[in-house]
Amino acid sequence: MPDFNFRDRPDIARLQKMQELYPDANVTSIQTILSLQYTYRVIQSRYDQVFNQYGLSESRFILLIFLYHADNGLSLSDLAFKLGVAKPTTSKLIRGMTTAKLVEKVADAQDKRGVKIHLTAVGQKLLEDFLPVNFQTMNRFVSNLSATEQQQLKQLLNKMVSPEQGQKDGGN
Amino acid sequence: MPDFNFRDRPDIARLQKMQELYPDANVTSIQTILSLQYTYRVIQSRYDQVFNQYGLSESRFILLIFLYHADNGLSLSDLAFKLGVAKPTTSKLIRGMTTAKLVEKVADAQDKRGVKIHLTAVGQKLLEDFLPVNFQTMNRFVSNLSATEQQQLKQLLNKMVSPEQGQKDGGN
DNA sequence: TGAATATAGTTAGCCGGCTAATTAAAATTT
DNA sequence: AAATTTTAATTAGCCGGCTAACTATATTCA
Repeated sequence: MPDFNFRDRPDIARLQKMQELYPDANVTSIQTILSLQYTYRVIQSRYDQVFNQYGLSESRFILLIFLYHADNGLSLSDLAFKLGVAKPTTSKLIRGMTTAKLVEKVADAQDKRGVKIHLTAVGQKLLEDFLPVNFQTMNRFVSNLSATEQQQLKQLLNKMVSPEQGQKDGGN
Repeated sequence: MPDFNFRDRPDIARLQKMQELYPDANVTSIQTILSLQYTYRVIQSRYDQVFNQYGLSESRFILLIFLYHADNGLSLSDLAFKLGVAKPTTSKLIRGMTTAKLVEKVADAQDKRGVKIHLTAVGQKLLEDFLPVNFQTMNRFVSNLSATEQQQLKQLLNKMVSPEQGQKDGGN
């Protein structure tokens, strides 16, 4: 069970050789981005395997959480917004979860265009069973790092995409 | 042009509240993983936008690099292995790139089952035009971090998934 | 040699992301 | 009130990932 498939992906050695030809090529930048990609993809691949064992995916899991905290169900549009994905993506996601009996669609009485998505008992049970596994999985993923290292990592990751220092101007 | 769609994704506050119910929930672990996901996804989304402007994707780009360094073309199986993806995925990738005139398929004289994929002049030109952009883009992505911070980040990311300290045993 | 097995590539069908186009209903505007 | 515009959701079709199943050809083994 290979952890991840990368065999020759962006290939540091090859790109390093290009540095001579391309003055903007910066080995440190490249290695940083490649490490970000590699580590994320390894972790995400492991995470997906865990989801898979429960008939879940990350999107399904998050959607279940949203529904769990919504007493009267949520519309497809609400869910699309909360998930941060397009409505057609959400439509397909709900279709699959409906087939899997995790959620159900109910016609919206107020708005004949709309539907309300509700958690089924099966979906609720699955979420409740999965949550402890989820947290244990998170702990496992960071088990190579001390608490201090986790803090450092988190801060560096956040700094990397913080708008403060700006893509253009550096207006801090 | 919103940088990324996250609106309510895994939702730190909500998960923190669950900590009381779930003894394994560890805020530091969760935040570390969420930061990894968030930062990767923001960066990848920006990267994809750059690729898009050139009619490329990350997979297409990497495939072009592989072909650029192969004098006699590469088989679909070779490319699938190097990319670390399944053959059907590679088959579809090549189909799209063939339509886009970036590569071409040539029947393999030695093996009637096989094909050799070759770079077209268009594909080679596009790669050569894109490479400087790629390196500038990498530099832009890490521009919030000093060289030292990049080193730290890279080391922490690598440590996070290093097998040394083990998923099970910690055999270091 | 002939049968069995392995390999190369494609297709079909699923997940999950997207945009564009469509339909139906609601909300606005005139 | 009627016409227009917006909104909710779906479908179609693309990208890119997967597995399973299939065809055709090579290879290996008996």
